[in-house]
Amino acid sequence: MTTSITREQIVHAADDLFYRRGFEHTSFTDIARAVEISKGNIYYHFKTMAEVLRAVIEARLQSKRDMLRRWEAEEPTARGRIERYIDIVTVNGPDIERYGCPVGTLTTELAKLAHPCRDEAVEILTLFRTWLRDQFVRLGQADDADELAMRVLSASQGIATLSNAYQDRAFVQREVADLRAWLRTLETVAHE
Amino acid sequence: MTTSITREQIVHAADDLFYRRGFEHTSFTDIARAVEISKGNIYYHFKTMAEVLRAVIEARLQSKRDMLRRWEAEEPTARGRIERYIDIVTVNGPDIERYGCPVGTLTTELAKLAHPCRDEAVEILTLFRTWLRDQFVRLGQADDADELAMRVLSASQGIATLSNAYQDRAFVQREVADLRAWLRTLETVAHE
DNA sequence: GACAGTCTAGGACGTCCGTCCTAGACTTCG
DNA sequence: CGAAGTCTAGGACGGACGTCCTAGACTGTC
Repeated sequence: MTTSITREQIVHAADDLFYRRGFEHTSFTDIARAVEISKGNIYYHFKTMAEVLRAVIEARLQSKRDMLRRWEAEEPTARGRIERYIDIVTVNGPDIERYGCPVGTLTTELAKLAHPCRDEAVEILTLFRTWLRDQFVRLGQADDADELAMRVLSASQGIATLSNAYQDRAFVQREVADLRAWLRTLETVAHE
Repeated sequence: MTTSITREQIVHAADDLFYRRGFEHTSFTDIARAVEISKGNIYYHFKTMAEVLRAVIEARLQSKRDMLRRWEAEEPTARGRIERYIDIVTVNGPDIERYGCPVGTLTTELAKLAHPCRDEAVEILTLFRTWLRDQFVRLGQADDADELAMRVLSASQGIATLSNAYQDRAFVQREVADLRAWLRTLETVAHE
């Protein structure tokens, strides 16, 4: 794996533009301008736009894996870790209000385009899904772990979509609080 | 308001294409081919692509208003009406699996594009929001009506997003059942 | 200093886009 | 019949796109 600085800058700029403006609305020229290099330079590192996208997805996967590992180091309890995930919508609130969830919006866009990289984009969602599932197992919910993980994913996606539509912080706060309360309810039941 | 047949066909085809392929991925040529007319013909009815989009949003608003009115005629109870909304994700299951929620995906896409019509697209969501709010008021939940409406909207958007990502019918069924159960809980509380 | 390998700039290419123009066909009605 | 208004086809236009090519600058090694 090459670790050219230019290559990394391209991926970083593309990542940002795909998120803020959407994959389809981002051109080679846009990326070149963001990195302040020539279009031909990008072509040296990536033969096609799909290759750039693949590299961006790979980078996102890696960054999310690192984040989850960090959370596991910082949060001793499974509940604390799940709460970390739930809190994303408030921690990244301003970005989500403007551009939506980076994971959800990309997979939705690629689905409509029937893009070859669609499944790779879904992998990012699956990364969170399996991680959340593990946490629920540790919470003593082995039987329903995947169902509960999907519930959390689903709730987050819904909150992100409406946050993006209405920019209503009170709504996000309320939903996050309710999700946390629901999580505590689960734990109580498990201890019985 | 003109009611030209050609105009209506253009709006209908554009509506379909915007949903299935996305607004940005749909060109004048695509629409012309779908209706089997010339590109210049479209221009006679709509001066710009934004005008087509505006007409599509207007048509969707009208069609949703009609749908809600139909529901009110068919369902005598507020709970039945809300359940009708919740059931959308199963009734339109196949489409949502492939293309996502028509309302959510459009508003998200227009938000990224910072498109002038973004607010008009959000209006469709608001139509459901206020309608749901009214139903919750009738359910005896006047104090929390808007919060509950947002909860239902949020849940639906989340389910639609994950249904689109994983094409998992069992997940959708389960979430719908849980939402219905939650709704009954609300009613019981209200009657106490 | 010569050379090979790596990286970069700049622009050519064919294609498709949104928009706009023009010429003509069709309808309506005096 | 003929004139006015409505609708349609087809293509011109300037620009932006993804892709690709070429020439040269840079770096390290002998």
